[in-house]
Amino acid sequence: MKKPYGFTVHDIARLAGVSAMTISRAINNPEKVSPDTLARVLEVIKTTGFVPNGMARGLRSSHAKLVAALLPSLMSVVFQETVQSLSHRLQQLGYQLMIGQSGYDASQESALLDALIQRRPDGIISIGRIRTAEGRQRLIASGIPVVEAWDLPSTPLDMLVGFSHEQIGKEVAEFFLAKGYLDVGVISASDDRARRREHEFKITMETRRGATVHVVLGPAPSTLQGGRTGLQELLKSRPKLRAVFCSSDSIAMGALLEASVLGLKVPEDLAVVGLGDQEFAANLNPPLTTVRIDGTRIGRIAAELIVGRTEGKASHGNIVDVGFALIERQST
Amino acid sequence: MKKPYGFTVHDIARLAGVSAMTISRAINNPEKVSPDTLARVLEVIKTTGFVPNGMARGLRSSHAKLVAALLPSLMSVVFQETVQSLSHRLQQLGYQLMIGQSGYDASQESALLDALIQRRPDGIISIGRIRTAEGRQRLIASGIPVVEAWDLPSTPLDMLVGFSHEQIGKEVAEFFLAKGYLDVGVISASDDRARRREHEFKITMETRRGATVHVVLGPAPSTLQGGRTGLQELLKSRPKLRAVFCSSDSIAMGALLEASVLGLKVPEDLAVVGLGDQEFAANLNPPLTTVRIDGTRIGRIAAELIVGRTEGKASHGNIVDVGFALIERQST
DNA sequence: CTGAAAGCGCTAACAA
DNA sequence: TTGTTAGCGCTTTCAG
Repeated sequence: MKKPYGFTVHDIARLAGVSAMTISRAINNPEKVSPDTLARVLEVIKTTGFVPNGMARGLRSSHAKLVAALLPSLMSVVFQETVQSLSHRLQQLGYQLMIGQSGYDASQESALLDALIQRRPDGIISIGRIRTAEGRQRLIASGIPVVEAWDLPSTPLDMLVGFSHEQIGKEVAEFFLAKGYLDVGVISASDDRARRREHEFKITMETRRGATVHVVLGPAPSTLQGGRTGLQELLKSRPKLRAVFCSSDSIAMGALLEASVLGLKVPEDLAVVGLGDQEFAANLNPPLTTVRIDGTRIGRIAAELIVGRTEGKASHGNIVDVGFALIERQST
Repeated sequence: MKKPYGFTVHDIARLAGVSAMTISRAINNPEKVSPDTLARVLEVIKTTGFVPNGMARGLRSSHAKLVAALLPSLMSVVFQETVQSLSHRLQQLGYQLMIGQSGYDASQESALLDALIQRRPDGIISIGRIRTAEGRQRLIASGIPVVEAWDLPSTPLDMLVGFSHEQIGKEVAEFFLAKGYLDVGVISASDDRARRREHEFKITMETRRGATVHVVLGPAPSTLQGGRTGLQELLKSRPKLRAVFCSSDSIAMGALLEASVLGLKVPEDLAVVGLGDQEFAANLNPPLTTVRIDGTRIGRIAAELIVGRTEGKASHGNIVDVGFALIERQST
């Protein structure tokens, strides 16, 4: 085929009796075209159904109007809100979102990064840190603006929107201590961020004499089933367990369910804390005490950071700590 | 800047002492390059960190290695598995996934479609039907291969991978009838596919004298909260309600929870059926009877249909009915 | 096996 | 306000 993609600006130009440049202007800077030429051009565009070729546009103008997101997996409910809001905000701003899932194979992280970089996106949003040094190196070398989201590393690659996992661990521990819960457990997915929350949680708990922390690890992404078996395991070694900090609301829901099956009263016999404040958290029985993360805000800000950088009108700083909030409900 | 994107094939060519064409060959057809030239070129590529420009490649070769997915929302757990598997399979095949969320505004569906078409993807996967006739028209006109997923319309645009929502409604109704449940309800999200299941369910139930079906609608995407309030409403008008068919597992979980709060025994007092067979369904208490949809398979096949079409080696037919399975557990 | 020329479709830069 | 020229970075095509 000569024209694999239907109409080009030249076809439209011919049909409208103007030059190709005028078509480009009519689309991108309509105010620079006289009203009647504009009307004529738009008419032709409409009748032909012409849609300009974004690859050619991107190639010429070094502006792909495309943003890439790199995330562990589309399966985790915790990131869902962030990705949805990211995609939504980008669409509003006239950008498209491209997805890369890194969860399967850390060794292929760098190949995945290359696949994304190849597209010359206007920005790359990494949910969670890039794990390999090689990958981080590659990202920096590409010169593409980067936003790291869902974390607050001390040496960011570039821009950042997240919160401190260590701080969460600390605050939940302090909350347990204030309640007088000393024999406590953690059911944690074995991902890096959950481990860091758990670590700080443990350290803080153990400042108090007599406090003991037992930890069980499940696979990521976390599941309801993980919460059920996690609680069983925990109770096996600590039958007097008084409270449990779960690394996600799904796990917490599983723990709640298992407690009910075992005849344990929540919070009288066992207190449960989740993480995420997903929709269902407030609607469980009892309503779940959890750490609220504003994923919607993270996604929105990540989008705005990238677009702000690309279009040269930055509105936020480069580092945004969105914080978190411990929401106390009836499960503690 | 003269070179907004770092190295080009020409830079690499100069450094390796060959022509640009040889760089292109080394990357895309390494077998057509002599072993030692290849080694030299790969060495230079490695030390420079060169990543070819995918926009230029796509422009020249009319082969973007990019697939677009159009879906109502990234928020619904029901599509999560499909999207994750779609993205995963595409990555394996060397393609990237681009996301478009249509859920917010049906009136902007056609603008969103244009944004996707602009990128000249190798295919567009629509989860759920394109709602507007204009949108459907635009898609066809673009000439881009289309896969409609999660449904089985009688007049597909092009390729198809899904299952019959009507058939599901029918089978669940027959299941209820066989169990002798006659006073039954439906808690349904108000999206088109759920409505069609509910419609067929109602028709089939009402072939039996004395069977009554009450329907309550909640917003999409469906939530646990929707299941709780849905069951409350249903019981208000039908206190003797014997069974309920929920349009998602999340809603079913809410119904289960509400039943437990109200002191209703499941399945003795009330039977509950969900849809989706999400991970948690089998782990609820009691384990949930539900309609299993193999989202992973749908995603994988959708990816393969598009890539097969683009690369000219079709492996499936154009229409794939993946079916569904009513999984009976202890909630009925 | 390797290279030179040409052009994919668009827009920046300049000119009229 | 509109048009002309050139070239973004790559790969197709044809020639060696």
